Parts: sequence; structure tokens; C-alpha cells
Amino acid sequence: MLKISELAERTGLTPHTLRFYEKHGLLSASERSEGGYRLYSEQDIRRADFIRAARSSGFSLDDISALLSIRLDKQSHTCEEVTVITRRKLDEVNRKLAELKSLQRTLKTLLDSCCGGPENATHCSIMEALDAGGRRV
Amino acid sequence: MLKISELAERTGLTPHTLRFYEKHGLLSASERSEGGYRLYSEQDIRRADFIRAARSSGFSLDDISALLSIRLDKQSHTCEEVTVITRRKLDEVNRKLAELKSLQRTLKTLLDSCCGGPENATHCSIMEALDAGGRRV
DNA sequence: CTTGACCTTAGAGTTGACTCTAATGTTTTA
DNA sequence: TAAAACATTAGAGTCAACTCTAAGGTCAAG
Repeated sequence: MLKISELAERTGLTPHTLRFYEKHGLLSASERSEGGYRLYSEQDIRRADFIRAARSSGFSLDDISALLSIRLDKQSHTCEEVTVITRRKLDEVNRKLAELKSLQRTLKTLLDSCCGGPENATHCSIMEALDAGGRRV
Repeated sequence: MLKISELAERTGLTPHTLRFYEKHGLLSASERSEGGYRLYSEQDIRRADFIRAARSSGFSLDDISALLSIRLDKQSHTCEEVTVITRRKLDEVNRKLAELKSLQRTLKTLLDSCCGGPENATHCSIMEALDAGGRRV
């Protein structure tokens, strides 16, 4: 059985985060020591690793809650349910990517238009573009 | 002179947001009516448009504060200052893009590996990948 | 002169995922 | 056995950019 900081070390999370996950129903220690210290079992460790993996795949804690429920009773859930969650997340990532790419283009255009030199900003084309309400951007 | 909801209409912001910007020193009405209503001048409108343009180019309110200072006294500022702010933002966008692209690959791989069908999730490869701590992802 | 639309303020709430604090209790190590 | 290291809790704070609320005051139309 691992103490909280040992599990933290193993998973790369902090004790704070592990307690936070417990408060939000994602992961609780299956035992407590005499003095009330959390003690994590092998199962708990695997659950923690799952959470960390899901987190680093971009899933929200809500998604992870759902995935953990499925994980506890795979028999009663389908691949479809899992892919729905995953696809929803991918769609979200795609949407954000599109936004960021557009932002990237905008910022690149701004930067390309400006000399960036030590001249004063009276005719700075970035300022002008923004002053034009972004219509030139 | 425009009342707050008229400026809101013109800029596509809400009255709430305009007041919020005022509280944060970005934009205040140059006059008030007898009864205390905010009244925005042509200059204010241009400033509001600038803010909206900068916002939609991805700049934070802090960045915009800096840009507005420059805008008020372009003589005393250089193109370089403006490009530094812009480049910093572009770098940030590039960083986020890289992260999201990696997430996108991860999620695509997960989705491709799973049948997504009505079978139960006992052998779902997404669940297996996450159970493997994302080592297969 | 009343109705209704609009405005004012200070301040609290929202989102998501932590992150930290304070006050105190437990375990380990020298 | 004493100190150091670690743990506990409830609850508050953080970030950014809003967003909303309550309890009123103002203004234009009919």
C-alpha cells in the first residue's frame, strides 16, 4: 500500500491533486492507516494511471468520470460509448485547432507587415491594422 | 455621443463587458449625462474598436493595456515594442497549436484503434490503451 | 404622469482544474 | 524521545474574461 506522496511520485501528480480527485469522486484510497493516512492499493494505482493517461489525452475530469464508470463494468458498456466520448473530444480539439490556426495567420500577417525596428510607432502597421478595426487583418 | 448599449451594439460587445473594461482601465466614457449615464465619444468608439480588434487577434487584456498605452503616444514608442508583444502572442499560439496537434494525433489513434460498435467494452482498445497508462498512445 | 426600457453601482458568481493555507495530527528516523 | 518529514481537514484562493444580481435611478414615448 502506498501513501499519498508515494502515489503522487509514481503518477507524477501531487498529493494535492490526488485529494482533489478524491473530492471529485475520481479516485479514493481503498484503505486508511490507523492514523487516518490514505493507503492506495495496486488497483488504486492502476486507476490513478488511467486517470493520468486520460488526462494527458485531453479528456476533462467529467469525461474521465464517465470513462471510469465504463472501466468498472466493461460488460455493461459498449465500444460505441467510448468512441462517442473520444470523438466528442476530438471534435473539440479540431475546433480549437481551427481557431488557433486562424489566430496564427492573423498574428503572422501583423508581424510580417511591421518592420519591428527602433523607429517610433507613429506609422506602425500593426497599430494601423488594429486601428482599422482589424478589417485589414 | 453614444449610450452604453449603443456602443455595445456598434462594437458587438455587451454593456456588461464595456463596464468590465472600464473597471480594468481599458476604456472609459469621456462624458456622463446629467443622470450619470456613460456617454461615449467618437474617440471612445475608435478605442473600443481597437480593443475589439486586438481581442479578436488573440491579445489578452494585459497585452491590450500595453498596446493602448502605445497607441496614446506613438511618438514615444517603437515598432519593436509592438512586435515584441505580437511575437510573444504568436509564440504562445504556436505552443498551443503544437500541444493540440499532439492531442489530435493521440485521439485519432485511439479512435482508429476502436471498432466503435455495439460490442461490450471488455476488449475496447481505447480502454486498453488508457489502462496501459497511455504508453501505447 | 406612468409605463417600460434603459441605466447605475458594488459585489458576487461562473468555468475547470487545480493550488494553497492553517491548524493540527501521525510516522519515521537519528 | 525529539525532531523532521509527512499526513489530515475544511475551506479559501488562483487564473482570465467575463457574466450576472439586486436594488435602485433615469429617460423617452404615449
